[in-house]
Amino acid sequence: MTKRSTRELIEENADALFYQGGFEATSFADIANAVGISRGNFYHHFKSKDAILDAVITRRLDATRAMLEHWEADASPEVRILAFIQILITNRTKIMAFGCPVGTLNTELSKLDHAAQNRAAEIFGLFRDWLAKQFTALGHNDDAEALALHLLGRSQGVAVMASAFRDEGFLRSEVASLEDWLQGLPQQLKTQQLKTRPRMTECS
Amino acid sequence: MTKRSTRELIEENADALFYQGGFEATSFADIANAVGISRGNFYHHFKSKDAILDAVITRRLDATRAMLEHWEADASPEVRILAFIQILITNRTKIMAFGCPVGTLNTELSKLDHAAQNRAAEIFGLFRDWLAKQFTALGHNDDAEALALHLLGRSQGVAVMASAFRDEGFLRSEVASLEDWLQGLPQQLKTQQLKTRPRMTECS
DNA sequence: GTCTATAACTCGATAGAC
DNA sequence: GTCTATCGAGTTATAGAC
Repeated sequence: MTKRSTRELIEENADALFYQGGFEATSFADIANAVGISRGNFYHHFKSKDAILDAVITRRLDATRAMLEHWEADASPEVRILAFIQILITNRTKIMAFGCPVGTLNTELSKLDHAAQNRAAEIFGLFRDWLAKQFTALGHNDDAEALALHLLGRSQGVAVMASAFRDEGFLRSEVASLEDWLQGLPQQLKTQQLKTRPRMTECS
Repeated sequence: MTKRSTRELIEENADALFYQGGFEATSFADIANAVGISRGNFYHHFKSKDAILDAVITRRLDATRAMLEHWEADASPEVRILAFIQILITNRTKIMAFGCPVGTLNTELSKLDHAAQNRAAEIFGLFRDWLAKQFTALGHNDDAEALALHLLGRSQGVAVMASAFRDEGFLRSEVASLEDWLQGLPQQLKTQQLKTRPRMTECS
């Protein structure tokens, strides 16, 4: 295992703590304690708390880009969109405890009227654009972005309600509902697409 | 207009400030300043910040009960459910700025691991039970609660995304989508002979 | 020179005594 | 209703360790 730098350790722990406890409620002492360094030390790495937030958002943007790029290897747009929906299942335990990391950070920064809220919304923007690309590939030329935003909103609603009620049954039934919705969408260019784009084999 | 007591003024202002700025980020000084009283005077009415939170949640529970009871005067279950959906439009400005007051409070209290989170979730519970009652009146005997939770989740998702992107167009199109969804539901009350299992359909 | 630890400062918060 | 205590937050300064 490669040895992580102190800066990386700070970013990792701050990322997790901001998610689990919120940005405002997480103190320097909390992060320092989690990393195992002294409080004064990380002013050598970050000049302010906002600088740490900025690094955490950058980190999440990068992680999101990497995940979306990884999903591009999936065979069809449907499978790629299903991969997105499935993260609700994969992360269900954390979602029921802390909500969605993207949605809850945006919500908190909105209330704080924080300048970084626009950058945090850009994480949503990555998902929106990527999903819109998939819906376009399914032939939804006119409403690809609307469908992307709709799906994003649906998943956000699932996260909020599942964490409020700690209800895994609701989460799973809503995921099933989303999968039905995707299957029921008119897929206008599917035949044409099968001609022009040969189906790829599954890759690991 | 009746003269409000100091306690009522504190509750009103705390309610608004908790919504706009969040519970954690709102200080006693903020509330005292908004009410126009001294900080020390607080302890005559509320012995701790948690006590104010408790009073605010009680206040919101009462306000929600009153609103739901008021909607009961509407002619049909469909109209009542539409009244619920319409609050997204009515409160759109505040929702785009601060999100949904119920959802954001639950989200924050979840992260803080606050004891009052269960009481806050009870506000959702009021909406869930009331909506389920309306869906039952529409003949959805088996899945009334599932439909209620689905609608609650949809509206929460709208609030999160609309506040993240400050996008009123998205909010309005999702409201239209919700209204279409409601109209497209099998409404067995009008026939009332058959007891087929209704399906959760989705259109956008 | 880079990294880290100790300590002190400032400010605003909750809390409570008078 | 004022006034003060106490605590913890973010931050800075400085000095030691690698």
